[in-house]
Amino acid sequence: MRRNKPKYHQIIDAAVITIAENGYHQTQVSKIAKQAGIADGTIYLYFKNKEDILISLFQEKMANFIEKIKEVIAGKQTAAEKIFMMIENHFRILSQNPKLAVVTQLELRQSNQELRRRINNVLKEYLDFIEQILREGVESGEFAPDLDTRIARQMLFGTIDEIATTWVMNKQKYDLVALAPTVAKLLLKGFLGEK
Amino acid sequence: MRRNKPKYHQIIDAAVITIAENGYHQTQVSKIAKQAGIADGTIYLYFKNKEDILISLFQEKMANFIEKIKEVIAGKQTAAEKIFMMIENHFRILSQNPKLAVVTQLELRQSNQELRRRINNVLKEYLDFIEQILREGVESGEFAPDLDTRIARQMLFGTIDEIATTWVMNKQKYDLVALAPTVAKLLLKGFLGEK
Amino acid sequence: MRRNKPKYHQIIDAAVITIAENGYHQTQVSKIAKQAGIADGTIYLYFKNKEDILISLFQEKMANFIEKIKEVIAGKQTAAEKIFMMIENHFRILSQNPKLAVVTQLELRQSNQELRRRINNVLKEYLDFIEQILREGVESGEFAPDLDTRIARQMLFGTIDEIATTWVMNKQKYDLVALAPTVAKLLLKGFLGEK
Amino acid sequence: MRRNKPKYHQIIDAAVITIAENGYHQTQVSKIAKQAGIADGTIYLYFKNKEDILISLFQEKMANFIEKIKEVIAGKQTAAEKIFMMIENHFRILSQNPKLAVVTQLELRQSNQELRRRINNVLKEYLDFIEQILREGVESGEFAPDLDTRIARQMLFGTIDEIATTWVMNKQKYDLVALAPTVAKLLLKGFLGEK
DNA sequence: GATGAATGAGCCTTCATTCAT
DNA sequence: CATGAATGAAGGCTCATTCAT
Repeated sequence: MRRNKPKYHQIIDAAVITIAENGYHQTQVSKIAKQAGIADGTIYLYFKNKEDILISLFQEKMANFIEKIKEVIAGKQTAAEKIFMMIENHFRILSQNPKLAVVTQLELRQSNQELRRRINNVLKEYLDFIEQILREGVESGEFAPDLDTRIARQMLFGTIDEIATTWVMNKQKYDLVALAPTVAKLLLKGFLGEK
Repeated sequence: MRRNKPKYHQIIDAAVITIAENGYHQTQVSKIAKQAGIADGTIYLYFKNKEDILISLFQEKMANFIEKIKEVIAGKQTAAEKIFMMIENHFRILSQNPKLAVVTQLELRQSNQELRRRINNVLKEYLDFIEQILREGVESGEFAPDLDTRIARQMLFGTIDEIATTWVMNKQKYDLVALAPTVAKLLLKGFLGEK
Repeated sequence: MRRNKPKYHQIIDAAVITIAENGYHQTQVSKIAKQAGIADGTIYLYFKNKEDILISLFQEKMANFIEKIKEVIAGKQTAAEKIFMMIENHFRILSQNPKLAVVTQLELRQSNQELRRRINNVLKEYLDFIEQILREGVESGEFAPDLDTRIARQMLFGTIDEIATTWVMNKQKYDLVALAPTVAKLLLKGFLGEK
Repeated sequence: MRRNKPKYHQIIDAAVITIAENGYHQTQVSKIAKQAGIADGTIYLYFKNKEDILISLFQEKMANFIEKIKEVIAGKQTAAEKIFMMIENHFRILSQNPKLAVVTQLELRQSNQELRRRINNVLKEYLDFIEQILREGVESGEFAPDLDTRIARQMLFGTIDEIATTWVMNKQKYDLVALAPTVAKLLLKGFLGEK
């Protein structure tokens, strides 16, 4: 498996840097190769084509993303706690990887529909995981018994995605992680607030 | 101003149809011209360049969007009512313009960062309008006094945008407008539900 | 029809010159365009792709070839006369178009199998025409009654093609047309000669 | 000399198979290596470059070709018999090596002009041998005293080459060897036939 | 105002060959 | 002897924009 070779990750990391610095449409394969310190042709020993680099990039990073989130959530009891930890760590990972944040929140979305559809497949695991937490919250009686978990999941993901994107578009000037408690509270209690 | 000429809108409508049917990256200027029944060069009598068509498209449609939303909200008293009407009509307008929905929710997002930044400027008026309603809700005591209206606005827009995008990606198979009450309730009361 | 435009033939003629001077594999589309005095992209207004230029080249020239041969043969009575005129004019046309001769006898044969198969389709009309003359010769009693016209046609074409190719490979140093009587006599009477 | 090593012939035979099965332009050095069961780099221990493989292939097979033809001709007395045996065995060897036939009649001709020129040098020995037989036929009084042996040789080779190529292009569907008597008779007596 | 033929810059991918192991 | 990972040059084609008519 080529994925075990160090050059595989070397190329993906070079792609993240190159896309973050130059933008999606200004990222030629030759630029990625240069950033990785290898020849253009070497890319094709590890990836089928340019699109394959981008999908692999997303898969690798998202797998890592989900793994980390699952880790921190593992010890938590309540659904509310899990949701808070998920949001905070979602924001934290993006904050700790500013270039990756630019790539996933802005640049990769400019890809063509086929690539985006494949990216969405990768994303699906994360969305399913979110919905799973919501369902557990309903079952435990912690959340409203009539909660539409599908819509709630779209609200949750739409919210953190929008907030993360706004943060990236504002040059990551403020502390994203610090917003987590506010966001979590809003999602749980709504605009109306405390009972 | 060229905007008064009939061909101006003829080109914009042709762009919506062409982009919806072919996708953003498969939409060449020549295809728009053909759809509009004019020569390629004629496009440049009404628009500075290709990007100008897309921005104008978004501006025209978004202006119309906001105007309609404001109309239906005009008579409403409470912020909760206004928010519900906003969501419902946001969904309704997209439902009534399936091709425009495809263009704004999917295709236009593939544009380059510069174009998206300019689209966001157009969107800003809508976002400001949303935040205005939220602030009124706080001031009237209807919403939580400590509501962070900026974050709440991002939550609201992120939610309806995510739900609309999911609907489009699912080929608009189900009734989007019917989701409005559920969405509004979720935003107001959160996952926890009734007090 | 684009074929009526002067630029269509301008490009084909530029292709003949470029291929003859540089060889098949050293002929880039940009070189043809330069030779034709037009922009690279203009080529694609008249031809689907590079292969299309080469097939069209062959079709145009071969149609012209067959037409000329048929003209000079029209007035001839005996099959022997027709065959002699065919050979002589085949050689004459090649002699009068030295660059075209290089292209058809040497360069175009380096093309890939698909292109060569399509070239053979064009050639088929010429081969059928040859066989037709042979059949007439048999029917009129001029040729041996048991003549296998299919094999005889392959002998005739194989012979003139080999002689023409040898002439081109020898830099067209000698008079090809002058060989026609010898070749015709050989084909009619064989190695054994006069009866 | 590397030619004595078993791997030398192993590579040549792998080249014949690979080219016959994939076509000239689809035959990469790596494919030949794979077919031979060795590493890419090993090829270069036995051959200077890719072209060298193809020329060596042709040389080896052609030497074998000529040797076999000479053997069967050795015992024949008349030039006519020799020519018949040559044609029949030329066809027989091709029939017995269908893949080699594809390679020599079709694929190798797609090579560039330089390679084809070097292949022609190898072919020259065969052509000289043919012309030698023709000269002997003239000297013995068997053939016409004024026979132009150079042209006659081009006729002979052009004919059998065209017939062999047509047979390969028709997927070797019919019996090539069975055509030998007809071809020989045609070459000796021409279209006019019996005296 | 309207046309549409012409322009030409820009990039992903292949594959023969090398060379460190 | 043998390996196979790495190299890097090279080109067909698209399409936004112009401008002579």
